[in-house]
Amino acid sequence: MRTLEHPSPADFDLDAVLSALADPVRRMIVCQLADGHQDQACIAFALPVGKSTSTHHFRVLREAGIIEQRYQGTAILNSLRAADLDTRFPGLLAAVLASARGPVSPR
Amino acid sequence: MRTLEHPSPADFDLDAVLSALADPVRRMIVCQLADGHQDQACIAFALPVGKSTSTHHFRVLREAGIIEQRYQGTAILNSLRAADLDTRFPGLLAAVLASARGPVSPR
DNA sequence: CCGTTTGTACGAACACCTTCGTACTACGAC
DNA sequence: GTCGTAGTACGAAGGTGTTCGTACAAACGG
Repeated sequence: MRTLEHPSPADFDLDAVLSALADPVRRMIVCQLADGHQDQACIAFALPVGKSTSTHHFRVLREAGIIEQRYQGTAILNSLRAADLDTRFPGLLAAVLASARGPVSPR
Repeated sequence: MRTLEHPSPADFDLDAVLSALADPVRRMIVCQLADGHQDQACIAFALPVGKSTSTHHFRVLREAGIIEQRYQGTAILNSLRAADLDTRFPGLLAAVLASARGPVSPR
């Protein structure tokens, strides 16, 4: 079985996390994960880039500690490491997610 | 009198703000501003880069809407636009500042 | 075994970002 | 007017990041 490297919360780096979240494609991934796309394969995400570019972005997110990736067959199940992020950078993910939702949509 | 362009909160762009905050030198500036360096000249900040590079970083922060710059003589007074940022991206600046203070330093 | 699906590795192209040095401008003080 | 201070403009160098296409590997199903 193939496994993937994940940093532990103590090794999270603010630079890496902010750089990761600064890219629009990666924010799309994070937003879709937060919108109930938990445990979906990379291919299930709607992204405006090719397959190898997609791989690249998922890896950047994983190496920053923002997502967890688990092999299941030939696919990878992706999930947000919301709790881990919050222990190290409290409120950061929530603020970025809320900001990414659009200007001010009180619904 | 020279004036400098500042975006209004409605024009703030999450991409620009996160990209700006993703750079370590710019986070130093923001942290020093939050640490009571309000209304200080650019030259008063402790930064590990040359003068022209410093100018570049201050401009990036200003154009993202993170700081306000006001001429006073030959100097520029810099201040954090904390309130403006908070209306557009609530909690974002606070979360980044708290995260930048170091892992977990309850003092 | 063979084919399909899912993702990776690799290299190349291209753009952008950070950094610097030098020359310059604007303002204030003398 | 002249000088010093604070910051800008400009160009160049070097690194890094995003993107793609193509070729490849790993797991599953029949």
